[in-house]
Amino acid sequence: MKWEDVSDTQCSIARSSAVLSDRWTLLILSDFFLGVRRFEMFQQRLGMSRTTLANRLTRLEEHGVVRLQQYQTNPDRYEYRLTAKGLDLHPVIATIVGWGDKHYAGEDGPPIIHQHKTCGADIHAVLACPECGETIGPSDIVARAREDAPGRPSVERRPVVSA
Amino acid sequence: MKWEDVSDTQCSIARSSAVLSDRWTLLILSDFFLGVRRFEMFQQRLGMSRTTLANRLTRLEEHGVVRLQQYQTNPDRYEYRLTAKGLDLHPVIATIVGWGDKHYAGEDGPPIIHQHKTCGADIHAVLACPECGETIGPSDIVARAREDAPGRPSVERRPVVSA
DNA sequence: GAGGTTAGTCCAAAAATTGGACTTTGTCGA
DNA sequence: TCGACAAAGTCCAATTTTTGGACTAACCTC
Repeated sequence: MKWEDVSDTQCSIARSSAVLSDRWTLLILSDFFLGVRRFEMFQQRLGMSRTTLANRLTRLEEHGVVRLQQYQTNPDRYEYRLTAKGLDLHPVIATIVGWGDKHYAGEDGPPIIHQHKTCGADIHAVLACPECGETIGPSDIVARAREDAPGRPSVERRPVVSA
Repeated sequence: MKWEDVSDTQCSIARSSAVLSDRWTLLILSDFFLGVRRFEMFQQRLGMSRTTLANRLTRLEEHGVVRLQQYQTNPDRYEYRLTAKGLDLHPVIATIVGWGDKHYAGEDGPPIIHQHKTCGADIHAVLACPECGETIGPSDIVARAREDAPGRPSVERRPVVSA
């Protein structure tokens, strides 16, 4: 399968991956959530090639994750801002950061600390069911295919957690 | 910056990205959480090249996200299983699927429905603070750098949500 | 008019990905 | 005993992507 075709499937994670899954996009988005908005700042902080950065920002814009907003005239210049759709990615970034904090923090702990504004607790964000409020793990979810994607071999669903 | 060097930083999302951020890894992990364990099954379901699949599985194993487990002898054959560290990625995959469901589901809704086992509700997983139980959005978190990564321009933290 | 700032574009070299054929080890059926 | 089959890869040349650095464009300030 060519990578281009991935985004044509109806699978939610495949379509998301077509936007998010490359070397740099998650890092760019993470910087967005720290308040970064401009090309030069991204480039300096991430150290990535200018070509690829321009391509990624354009792609994020095409997908409606960010939009361009003018911040000066003479000359006209634009910065990138997260859209509502982009802000919806916050849980994704937060859970990835949480995973990294847990498994890759050195002796000194993670370099950035996240605190919950209202209660002050250090956050290691967890998933919760919006209905009953319980926290959710891999075994707490039943995945039910409404229809198998055409041509994709279906999975005989097996326990994910080993005995 | 070469991509290799990204994983050497102490930034949690950078180190996570070094494992997760490429075209296929998130899709592979998603299949793991649906119960897929074997090379041929991944290859058939994802349609990716065998070379890249082998590389990805090896990398996931090197990073301790999956491990090889023998499932037969004569000839010896092994399948891949998520480790505890791999299972910890569940919130990451769940939030990405949730984002895709919200923003890319067609008229018919998402192809796979996720239900909470204990309460039966359809899940659109949300982030919650483990201390106080409140749900968390981008503005509810204070990010505080303990130290700025050496050589990385620091961000003057600006509001992420536009006025 | 020289030098600075910001947001890119352009290019050739290097690295990663692709599709398909091939390998290995051992089954099973005729 | 021979041929076909299965699973989990490896190998290779062609294609695609990424990289680093130089360059451009528009306007400012000194």
